[in-house]
Amino acid sequence: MSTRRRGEDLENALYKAAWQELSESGYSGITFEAVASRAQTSRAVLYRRWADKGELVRDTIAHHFKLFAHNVPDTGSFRGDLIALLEQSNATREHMLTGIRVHLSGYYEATGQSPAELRKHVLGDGPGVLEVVYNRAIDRGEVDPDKATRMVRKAPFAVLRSEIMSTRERVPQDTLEEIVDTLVLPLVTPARSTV
Amino acid sequence: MSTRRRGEDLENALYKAAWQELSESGYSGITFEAVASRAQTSRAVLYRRWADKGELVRDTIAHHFKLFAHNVPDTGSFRGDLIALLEQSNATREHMLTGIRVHLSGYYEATGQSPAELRKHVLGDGPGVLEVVYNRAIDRGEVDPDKATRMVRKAPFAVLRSEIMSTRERVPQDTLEEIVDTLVLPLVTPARSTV
DNA sequence: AATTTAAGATACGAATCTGTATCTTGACAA
DNA sequence: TTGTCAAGATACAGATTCGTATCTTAAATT
Repeated sequence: MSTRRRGEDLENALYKAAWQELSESGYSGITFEAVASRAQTSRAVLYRRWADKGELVRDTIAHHFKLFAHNVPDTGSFRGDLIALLEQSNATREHMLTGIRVHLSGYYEATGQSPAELRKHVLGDGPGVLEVVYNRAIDRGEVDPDKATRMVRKAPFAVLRSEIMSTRERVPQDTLEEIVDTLVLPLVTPARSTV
Repeated sequence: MSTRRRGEDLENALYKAAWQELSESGYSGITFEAVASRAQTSRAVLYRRWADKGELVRDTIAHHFKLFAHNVPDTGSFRGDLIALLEQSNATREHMLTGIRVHLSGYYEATGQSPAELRKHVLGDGPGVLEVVYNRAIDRGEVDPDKATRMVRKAPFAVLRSEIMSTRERVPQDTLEEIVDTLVLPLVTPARSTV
């Protein structure tokens, strides 16, 4: 019947429980008690790994996003690549990092860490997946580099986040395509001309 | 020396304290204890007004946003109107309602209310300020109704929210104008033609 | 098979928050 | 000036969480 979990099995169960609690209650609301109970173990098991809430939360966030590292999509077209990126974001809910940032106000105060430090701890500071996609599209002539401003590049992700945060659900595929087709492509596509 | 606050003075102090606690700790983290302490009064004063956390939070949110009701701007141009709306949003931080929505996950569970119900309680369900602005712009011929889709209309506010949530600061005026000029206007302006 | 390790249960005092009740004393109105 | 009301202080028992310590027993290691 009830086996006794060890090693990675247990670890994953703890992180899963901690992430769920964190999502629901935020930094100020999460408790060792609740995490242990949700993971069907005792607080002692948690205290053997993390000295306090700060450590638990930091590692939980890092673990969660390590599971969902982003890949650079290569579908052959800018449209396809960007939709694929939005899909990844939609599926892995990386955007929730921003959402959860509000949740974490107490964390920064309690630990003295900055949002930038947490981000680095979680994501590293790689080359920027989005940048790769855009550069490739510019090389192919699909995107006008002058039109693809910082603001325009951010926009689809901002809209996706906004969509998710108001519905608290996964965004349907149509909507992702709508974002790309009606918001991004008309703005960045080069004027068809006469080189 | 220390006078004893009454009526509106007291009420405002309570709401201010409650709002600050809510912003920092979210629904799951806020306590009567902390609110009373921050407002330099005793819990009894709070319990005379609100039976539980749900009521306190609901009324606090409603009160906070009642202070910052949006006006329909009328600057003479669509560009001016939209920038003015973004300014209002930026200044009054109404967007934080969406931000705080994450904070409130526990609230919905605890009270059984839906986000829509809370929104109605807070904002009413008026005619939609944004709609008025767009309709006027369409009448003036500044906006192509077919291009101003739901998604396009939402986008600038999504971007503003995103900007605020990552910096946790007021967004500078230039950025608001950049949003309108590079993101919205190119998308909704009618093709200049030959009617 | 014997040994080591750590999971999981249980218990503890301390601290915090809850909801209520009681009391004194400012602030306001008649 | 007097009476009424509620602010604010204080106390209470009950619940929850904290951090730690102790004990057993399952699961790895040897």
